[in-house]
Amino acid sequence: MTVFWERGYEATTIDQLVVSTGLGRSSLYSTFGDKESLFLRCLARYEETVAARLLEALQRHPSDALLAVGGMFDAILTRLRTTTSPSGCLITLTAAERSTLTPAVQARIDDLLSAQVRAVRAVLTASRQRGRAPHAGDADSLAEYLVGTAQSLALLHRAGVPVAKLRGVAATALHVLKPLEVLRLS
Amino acid sequence: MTVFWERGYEATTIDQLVVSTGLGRSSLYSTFGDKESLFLRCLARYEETVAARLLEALQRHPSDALLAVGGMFDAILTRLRTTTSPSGCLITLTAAERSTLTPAVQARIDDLLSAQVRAVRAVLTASRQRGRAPHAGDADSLAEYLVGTAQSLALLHRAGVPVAKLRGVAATALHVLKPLEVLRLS
DNA sequence: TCGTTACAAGAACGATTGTTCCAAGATAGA
DNA sequence: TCTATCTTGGAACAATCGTTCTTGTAACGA
Repeated sequence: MTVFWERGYEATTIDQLVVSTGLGRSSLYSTFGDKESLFLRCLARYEETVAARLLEALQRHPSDALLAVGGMFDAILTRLRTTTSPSGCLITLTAAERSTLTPAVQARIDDLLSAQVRAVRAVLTASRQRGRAPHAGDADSLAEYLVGTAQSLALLHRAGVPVAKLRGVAATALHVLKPLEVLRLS
Repeated sequence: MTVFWERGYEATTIDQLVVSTGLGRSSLYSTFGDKESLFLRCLARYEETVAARLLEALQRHPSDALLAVGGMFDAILTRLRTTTSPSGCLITLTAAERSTLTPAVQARIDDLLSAQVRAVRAVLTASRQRGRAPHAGDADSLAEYLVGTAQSLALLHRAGVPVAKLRGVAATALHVLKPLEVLRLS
């Protein structure tokens, strides 16, 4: 998963997977099937571990969209700061090479992305129902905007922008979620 | 350039370039050199044509950051709507595969990205000096945020989000540039 | 018409791709 | 200890990668 995450699907060779797993070629194939099947299992693992942590942080404040999404952005930034995992986001990276992917992988990526949007939108509508948030725009656009911002954080990081600067980017993006009273005071 | 734009650098083969250009293999090599040199020339052409149009739209309203960036987002969306060019953005797409690129190409992509950030920041500071904009945050974070948003527009489009929805995303992102008086009225 | 130059097309190269095969070794239960 | 099952490492496969070479042909000045 780390190798795919670092280099992308196309650029990852079986040899690199053999070296990094320490397995033999035939063991890799007999255990995980071909490259595509292995990649799909890596996507599943990424969803269960990395993406799940983000969703967790998001749903920690179900009543306040600003706190929830802010927590998710924080989780993203702390992960980007660790040097143990590759930079960027596996889902975003794979979405960028969408046109060269198998239809099965394309569909999987679409699912992962739309699941993120759905989760963010759920938090937005829940927060709106509990009174607070007078944030502008419909929940759909807002959710896609926030997921897009998360993707751009990962992409900018991959392009070399340091995490310290990304913190400012995330804070700027969150302004659209702030109630007007708070904005007037700042 | 279109083939690289559609499939990315790694996934593009010489054969596809031969077919799409209508040239022979040896003609390609004698005229443009190897794959990397050809790609660098494609990046230059992309900068002169596609990216230049965006910068043009950006600098059309030097005194009003909201109008300027809004115009740039509009230019991005109208380009994404055309089916003659591939989806997404060549620079963003290449930045995603950064880790597998030659140092020379990496440096070129870094240049292109930082040039975008610099252009946006210049508009922001100019607009701020002329009175208007009380937008929050420092100009650096704001510029990186806006360029990141532009990238996420291209990326979301590549992931299948229709342009109609992206219009809402862009409008949402622009909220951070609106003066507080306008926000209070909306 | 000639000799030179420039350029096209396609064959061919070694290297690398994803995948399979095969033989040797480890493991487990009885 | 014996046998059956599983797993391993590495050779080998066809296909494809980026690149180069050779050959034929068109263009051009004298």
